Amino acid sequence: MRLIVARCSIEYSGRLTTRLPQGVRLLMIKADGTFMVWSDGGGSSVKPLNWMTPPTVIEETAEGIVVRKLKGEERLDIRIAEVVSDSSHVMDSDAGLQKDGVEAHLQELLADAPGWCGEGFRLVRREWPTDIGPVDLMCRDEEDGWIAVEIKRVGTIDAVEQLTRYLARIRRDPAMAGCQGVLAAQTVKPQARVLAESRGLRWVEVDLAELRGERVPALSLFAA
Amino acid sequence: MRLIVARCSIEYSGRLTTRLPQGVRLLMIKADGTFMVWSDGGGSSVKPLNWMTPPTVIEETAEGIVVRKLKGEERLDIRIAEVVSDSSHVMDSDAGLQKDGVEAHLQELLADAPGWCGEGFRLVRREWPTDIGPVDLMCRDEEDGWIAVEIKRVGTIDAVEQLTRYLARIRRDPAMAGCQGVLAAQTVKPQARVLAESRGLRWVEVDLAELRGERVPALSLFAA
DNA sequence: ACTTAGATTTCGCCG
DNA sequence: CGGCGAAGTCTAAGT
Repeated sequence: MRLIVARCSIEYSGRLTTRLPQGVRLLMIKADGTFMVWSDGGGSSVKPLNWMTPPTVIEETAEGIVVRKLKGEERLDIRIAEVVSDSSHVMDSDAGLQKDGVEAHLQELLADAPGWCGEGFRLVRREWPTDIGPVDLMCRDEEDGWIAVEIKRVGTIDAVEQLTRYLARIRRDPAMAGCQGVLAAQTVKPQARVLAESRGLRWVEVDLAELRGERVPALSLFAA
Repeated sequence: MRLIVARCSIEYSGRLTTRLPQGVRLLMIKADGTFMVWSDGGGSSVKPLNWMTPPTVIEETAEGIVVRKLKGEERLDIRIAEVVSDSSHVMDSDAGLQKDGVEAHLQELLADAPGWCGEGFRLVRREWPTDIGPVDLMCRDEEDGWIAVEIKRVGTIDAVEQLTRYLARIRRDPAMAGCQGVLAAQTVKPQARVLAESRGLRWVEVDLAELRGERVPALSLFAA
């Protein structure tokens, strides 16, 4: 990885156009061809001011650096007035970062304790297939009614749309014409609540800490 | 901005948990308290392996660095085995990057010249409120009929869905039961065209250069 | 190759 | 401060 600190002005043209007046900034060039421009603060804290993703063609001239997309019109022009620092380092490439706690994990936990999605729910199967994709959980309630559960970390309008599409498919089967829908998420946005309710869908907010640390109240109740 | 190249292992716990084995990586600390961890390639090219956004508390110990969120549980633990490089640079903070060509501009231009959305359209207001969010433009046509306009840079199926939802809400008002819908975008995807037409919605492609008056108008409006 | 959906999405606007 | 939608979203997975 190469790190250049330089006083420079920058122009980008491609999907849109941007312009930065002269100033001291960090130019970061990764071994894979990723190019990024950073400043020390401002609005966007974790996003580069400018960037280009591989595959790139990086040309260095006397005036500065030109970064181009291998195929396409995109172009990043860095005009360098003064180089403050320029260094390269060999470092590891870290193919995959191990993550734990994303939506898949939420699905696992709810599959183990479907009671959080609704009183007395029992799991029939995870990833219940439909012809437009799998529903996260298929359950049955206390009266043996079918319940399709869509799981999200954040429940938005899109999630309601998705659940609606699944239900329309599932209900084509006469045996499941009465299938109900539940949106389960760590947080359900107000507009998603309104839309879900207007479509006769239920929604429930589930707490990850409770799911991990505690027993399902309904189960504990019956066990006691 | 401080740049540290070091052999280190990293653990993050907060919204999820991640773990990185020992390896040489770049630690980037911005003046505003943003902390980022970078490696030299791999999957995510323009996103850090780990990061924490301000406000942060950064502690340096003999073993490494601990970054904590000022308020909350999040924690980033960097255990440093060897420091390869450690430097600081003063650079500009670049409050706001000037951008040109995003959706907001398209909306401004169409608000000033709603005729691009349909023959004889007059603007009633921008950001017309509904209980599931605001419609970009509300217009009236030559016969005083209501027209809801959804503006996108790229018109996709989702945009048609969005417009459909808005219309359903708007039409609940008897006075606006006849409200029509138009999707206006720089490009409208083929599938979005089909879906829009099947729902009795109109769509129109608008050219940014033409809107700015840099080109001769060549209006093409399609009805379902 | 193309489409779909997740993301510690991030970021900006507006209430 | 929270809700909401755009983003040069990016990225990974499935078809």
